[in-house]
Amino acid sequence: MAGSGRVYNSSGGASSSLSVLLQNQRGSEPLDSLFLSGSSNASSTSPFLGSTSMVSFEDVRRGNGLKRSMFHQYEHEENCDDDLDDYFHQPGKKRRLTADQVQFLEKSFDLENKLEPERKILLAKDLGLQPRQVAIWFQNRRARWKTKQLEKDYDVLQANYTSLKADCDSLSKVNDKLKAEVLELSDRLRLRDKERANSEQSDTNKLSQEPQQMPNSESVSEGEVSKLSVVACKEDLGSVKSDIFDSDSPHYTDGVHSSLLEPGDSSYVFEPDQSDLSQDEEDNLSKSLLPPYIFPKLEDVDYSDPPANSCNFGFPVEDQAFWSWSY
DNA sequence: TTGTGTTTTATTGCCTCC
DNA sequence: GGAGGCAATAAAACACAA
Repeated sequence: MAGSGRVYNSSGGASSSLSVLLQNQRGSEPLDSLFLSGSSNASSTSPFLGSTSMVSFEDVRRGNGLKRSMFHQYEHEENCDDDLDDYFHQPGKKRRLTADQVQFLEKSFDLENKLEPERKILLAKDLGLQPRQVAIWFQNRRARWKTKQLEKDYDVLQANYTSLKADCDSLSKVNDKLKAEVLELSDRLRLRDKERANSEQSDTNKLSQEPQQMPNSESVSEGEVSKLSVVACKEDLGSVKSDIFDSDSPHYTDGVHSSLLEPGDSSYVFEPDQSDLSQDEEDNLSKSLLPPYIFPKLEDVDYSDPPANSCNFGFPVEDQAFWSWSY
């Protein structure tokens, strides 16, 4: 029986014979008989020669009087490649590998997709192929593997992109909603500014017209005015503090921050009518709570010159010490 | 049967490594 | 400089619908 040489086993070594392996797979059928079965179309039934091999194994045997299998032929001489070249190298013709050959090559490829020279020779001998054919098969197989790998990577990337895009769209909607809210609040602030300015103007006019009616008005120092303003301001801020700025208050998280985080919530929108914030407090609230990227138009509002009775008393609006007051 | 698209085998040219 | 790998490509083999 031919094919008594070494062969790769499943662990990649050269410890078992491919012919023995195939005999086991085919019920101990001798390989020679497989090559010879069907004399009219021997090549089509050969386990290791393609159905359209340019030279059938029977042709090989008839032409050279060989009584040995391809494996045996390989075992006998080192320069057998030259003879095989004579048989197989016919320009313009290609032979397809048999299913068995491909299966064996696939298994070998699964073990190691690179082909070291020794393994190439052994595989070539065991499969009855030229070493170059084995090398070419591995090369093409690596190319196919790479293509598939790229397709897999592409699928993964596309899935990630789809997921990220959904997140982005969702965040974009939230952002748009917040922007609209900021614009609305800005408009309200502007309106309140005007109303207060008008009110102050009328108060000033009243005072200038009836100075004698103010009891002890001359004795009120600037400091006392400031104190009065602070009291008024504290009263103004009282509700604001408890509703918004007291971080211990549940309203802080439930009413403001959580609403920013949960735009779908019914409490999401600010209630402008219940706001008792003074101008500066609202300014600072706007500037400190709202990130710049959703508050692009604040520069359009003139906050640099707050009303005289505002509670910052000349402190810069940005002065965070303003918020450190104890109420 | 034939035209056409796909798969497989093989070649070529370039590049890298030893 | 030779060997081997890879990308691009050619071409044979194959599958399949019309």
